[in-house]
Amino acid sequence: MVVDQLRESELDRLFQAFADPTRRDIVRRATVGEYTVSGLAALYAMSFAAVQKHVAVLERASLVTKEKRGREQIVRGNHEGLQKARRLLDEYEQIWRQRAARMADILAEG
Amino acid sequence: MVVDQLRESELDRLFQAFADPTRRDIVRRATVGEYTVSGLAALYAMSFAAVQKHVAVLERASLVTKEKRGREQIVRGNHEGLQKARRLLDEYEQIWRQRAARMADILAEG
DNA sequence: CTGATCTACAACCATTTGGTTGTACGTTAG
DNA sequence: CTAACGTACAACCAAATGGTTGTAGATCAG
Repeated sequence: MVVDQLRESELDRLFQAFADPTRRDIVRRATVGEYTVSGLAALYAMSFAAVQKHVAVLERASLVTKEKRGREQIVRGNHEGLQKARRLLDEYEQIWRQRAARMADILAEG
Repeated sequence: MVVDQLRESELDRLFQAFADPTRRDIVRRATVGEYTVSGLAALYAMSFAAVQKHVAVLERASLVTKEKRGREQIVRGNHEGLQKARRLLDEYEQIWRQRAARMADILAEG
């Protein structure tokens, strides 16, 4: 069927990005405020490079953006990725509602 | 901090489960109708065992349920997992709205 | 009863993931 | 200018992931 190959891998990256507690925390924080990469790194019990990788994963998933400011890199939440993830889950919710509606129909005519 | 360790790994499993196109497709189909494991397996260009594993991942994430019927196993969509995933993304959306509200406040008093 | 079917699960393999350390390079502070 | 800082990236490693084949136990059909 090959249903929208591009969107599929985009969704893979999105949900993969959400599937890690450190990354979810980074998204939260970077949405509330502004953080440098090392500012974020200071928050977790892992190396700077590990956090840097997490940020890179989030950036590829459009869940954060990075903006260079002098020698620092400012990390901010990016609404775009979140919206896309929510849109998919909304589709699934819609499928559930249609299913419920069909059940109701069957009961009504039965 | 150890914020709700249980829920965290539950969310890991949930989003990890969504991070694969075959699994997303299985959830869709199993929500619309009923499928046996081999009925699902027939739909994809991979082995029965591979599909079986995907179903197991979805089951652990509460995105589908399995019910034994004779020698068959009926796979159905499970609303529970979807709801939990949606609830998390709604939290994140809420954070965005709060952020937007704060921005508006700053502009208003400025 | 016997053979085909459906499922489960183990063992294996290649690739990806999530972490590490080390090196290099631009930028800022003193 | 020089030292410290912030970042990027490569190389490496262990564990997890996504796939395979093969074996075995239930259950159903003829």
